[in-house]
Amino acid sequence: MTNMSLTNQHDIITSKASEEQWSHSLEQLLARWSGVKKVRKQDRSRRRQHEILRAALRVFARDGILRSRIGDIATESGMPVSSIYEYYSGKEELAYAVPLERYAAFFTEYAKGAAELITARERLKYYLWLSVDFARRNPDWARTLYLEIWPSVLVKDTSVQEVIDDYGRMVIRLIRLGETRGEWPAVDNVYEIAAILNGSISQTIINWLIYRQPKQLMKATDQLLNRIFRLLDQP
Amino acid sequence: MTNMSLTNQHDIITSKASEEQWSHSLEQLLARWSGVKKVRKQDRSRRRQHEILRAALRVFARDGILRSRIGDIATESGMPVSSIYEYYSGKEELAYAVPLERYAAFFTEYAKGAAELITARERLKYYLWLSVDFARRNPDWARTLYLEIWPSVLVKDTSVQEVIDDYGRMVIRLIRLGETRGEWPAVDNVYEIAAILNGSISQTIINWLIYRQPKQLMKATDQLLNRIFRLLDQP
Amino acid sequence: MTNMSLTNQHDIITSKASEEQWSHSLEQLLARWSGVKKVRKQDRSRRRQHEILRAALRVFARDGILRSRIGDIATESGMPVSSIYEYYSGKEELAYAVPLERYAAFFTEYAKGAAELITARERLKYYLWLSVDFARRNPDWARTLYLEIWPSVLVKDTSVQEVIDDYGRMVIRLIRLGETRGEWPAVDNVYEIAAILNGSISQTIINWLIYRQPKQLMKATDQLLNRIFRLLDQP
Amino acid sequence: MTNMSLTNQHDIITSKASEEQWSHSLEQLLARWSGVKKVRKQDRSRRRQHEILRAALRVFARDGILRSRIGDIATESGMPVSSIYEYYSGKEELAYAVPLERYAAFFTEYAKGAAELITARERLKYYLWLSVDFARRNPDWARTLYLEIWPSVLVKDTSVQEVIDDYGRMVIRLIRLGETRGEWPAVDNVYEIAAILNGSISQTIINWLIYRQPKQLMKATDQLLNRIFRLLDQP
DNA sequence: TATGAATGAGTGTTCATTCAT
DNA sequence: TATGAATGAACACTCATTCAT
Repeated sequence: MTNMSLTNQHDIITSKASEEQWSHSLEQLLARWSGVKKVRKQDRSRRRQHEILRAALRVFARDGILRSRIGDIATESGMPVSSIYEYYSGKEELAYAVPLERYAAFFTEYAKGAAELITARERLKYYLWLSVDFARRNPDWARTLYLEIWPSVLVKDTSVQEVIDDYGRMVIRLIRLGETRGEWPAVDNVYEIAAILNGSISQTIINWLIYRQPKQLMKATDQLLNRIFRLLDQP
Repeated sequence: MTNMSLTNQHDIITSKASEEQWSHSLEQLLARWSGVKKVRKQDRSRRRQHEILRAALRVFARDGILRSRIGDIATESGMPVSSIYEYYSGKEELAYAVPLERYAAFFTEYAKGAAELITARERLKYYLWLSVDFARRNPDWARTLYLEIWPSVLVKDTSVQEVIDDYGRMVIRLIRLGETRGEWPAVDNVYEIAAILNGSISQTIINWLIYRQPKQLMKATDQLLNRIFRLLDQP
Repeated sequence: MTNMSLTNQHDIITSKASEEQWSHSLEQLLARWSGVKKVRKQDRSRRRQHEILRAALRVFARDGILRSRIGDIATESGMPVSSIYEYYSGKEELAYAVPLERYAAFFTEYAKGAAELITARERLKYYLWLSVDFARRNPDWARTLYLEIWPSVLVKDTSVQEVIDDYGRMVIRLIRLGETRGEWPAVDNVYEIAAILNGSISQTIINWLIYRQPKQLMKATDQLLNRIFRLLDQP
Repeated sequence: MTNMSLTNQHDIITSKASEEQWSHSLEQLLARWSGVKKVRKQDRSRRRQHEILRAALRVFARDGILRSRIGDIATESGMPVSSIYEYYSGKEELAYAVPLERYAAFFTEYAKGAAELITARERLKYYLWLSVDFARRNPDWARTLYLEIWPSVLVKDTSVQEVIDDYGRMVIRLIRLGETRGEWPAVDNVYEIAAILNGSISQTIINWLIYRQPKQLMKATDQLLNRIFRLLDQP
């Protein structure tokens, strides 16, 4: 990165501090959202719980959360309705458990992939790129998240809202990190930039989910990221 | 517009042609979506129908479409449930009628405001700007549209999907118009640019709807538009 | 009729008496059921009323009386629902008016055709034969009558029940007339014979309505009548 | 049977064959219509299902199928409405289940009673006699069957239509059996005879259901059968 | 723990009939 | 008389959740 060379001593120290801050916040994220699943003692139980989650995801993606019936999830998971209640207190908890579990997986995957990345630019790019790639690899989850949960009033004041907010805050944090590290000039309105980044990425995912366009999703994502990152370099 | 001076004679002719094409497509849009309401003979009926739509919008925004009950819409509009069925064949038709009616209003307003605009840049900017402003002035409608209908699988293969597609196509058309008129360089991937424009605008609206941020929505919109329009000027 | 020659003077006198009695009862029948239609003053009104009846008959035959909606009858007759109520007080009256009107037509036709018949055998045969032929020529009415009204508990204690009873009594009366006139031996159980005659005829009509069998309905009816009339000649 | 003595060796062989054929078809009938009820695992469930059927039958007979409300059947059976839906998918299935169950009972009873009967005459007589006796002993069912279901267009293309057709075919088959066995002369038109037999029996049942005439139903039935069976002996 | 069965509360929709112009 | 519009009273059906074995 050319503008990296411009960072002075002070910046590097600051950078170290904010580097640690970032690592810390990522760890917090993982800690916070990994333990959401109640751990079942018996092995069979764990498998069944997982099966319910998978089934719920499929049904949610197909019918939408509100239209989905517990009965359908039961059928899909091949167990009786009342068994669902052994694991989840009701439809609502199930509706929350699904995105949380996947978000945890996303953060875990990101933490692993970002471990060897150094610059904020790389990390941010990877964050947004992984968002698309993760959606591509988990289309059921993406449908439910992007077309139902994420924009919905349904999740107001729930842990789902929190995890989504946490997701968003990471973008803000990475923009700030880049600023601090001098990777790009001071950003006058970080929320505006974040809106552009998130909005473009979401729009791309949604277009793909609805119209299966662009065909080469990840290639298009690379190009998109290149284009919108230019905005960061402009004052 | 300074770069207008660069257009040569040939471009002007082409421009005229595509200008007409654009006018034509806007008129088509209006024609298509203005007449969706069944025209009632009696005067009181028209008022009642309008009242139902207003009530439905309020209830949808408050509870979400699927949670909403016809009974609540009836109460909200101060008439018996069965009267709702006099005007709409059911909840589904009502759920479609609401966005269609507002979209028609949006297109009408845009046509009026865009009448005196000349450049594609102005027209496109105004289109996106009006999208935000319209959402701001019709927050109930915007809630329902942006947080429920627009991203939802629910409306697949309905006239609502069509009107949304029509809305999106206009952005594409205006980008192309600017190209033709030589207002900006050839765009290699018009869908990518459209995704950025639409995504940023949607994201801004959604943020405002959920968090009421930014406080100065329209001012922020101006800035946002300025920033993302830079992308058009870059090859 | 050969066995006519066996009738002695006394029988002839009796015969004359019962002949008159029969004529009288047929006239009564006509008088009773012809005037059921309220006579409308204006010409257009009469036409509309007739149109409603026709429409109702079609709809009843298609959907069954209970399933039929006033709205469908209105549509079928090409006039608004509320206009139906100008002529009939409701669905029930309409459901009664339809069979009554057609029964009146049946009796009128029978009276005309039976006028030149002399023997009870001929009259009875013609009565039953006309029942089938009338059903064949008015299949909508027959459907409604034989497959809905006639066997139904719906019409208990209504004028429809009365006209059906009147129809049945005529068979009894004609059997008795034949006895009195010495056309066949004394019938020990007239209701049993009536049940056989009516039952066979009804069954034939119902089979034809449901399965369109036999193809040559009236030819089969002639044969059927020949066969069951043999039972009358046996003591 | 005296005319049995007339049958020669060839006839006896044929007779044996058609005898077996008849037994076979009766068994098929039983097999086909006995297993229509879903078998419930728990014991209490079976009792409840039976209770629902009883209640439905009573309500149908009282109000007619279309007028009957699920709520009334629930009340009559002493359980909540939703429990009805545990056993039957809706009013329609219930309306079908009722006649099917009773028809199965009829066939079972007939098979038992006919086991020791040898001649076709006896078997046919018993078939028709049992039809009346069964109606007499199950008047609620008979009301629903003879006055609603049997003649109705409602059941077109359903399993109910099939069971009714099966019922009718047995009469045809027995007439043919008697022919084959030489118990009566060749019947030129078996459908005509069947129409007379079935029609007379139905008419008798209907008269009894509506007017409670004749008072001595089974005695009258014996006489009726004697009379109409004469027709079989005539060429 | 597992599950077949039970159920109450809810809700969309229909339709005959009446009303007002 | 004609009719567009209004409406109350039903009613079938659903489904999340609980219970009993």
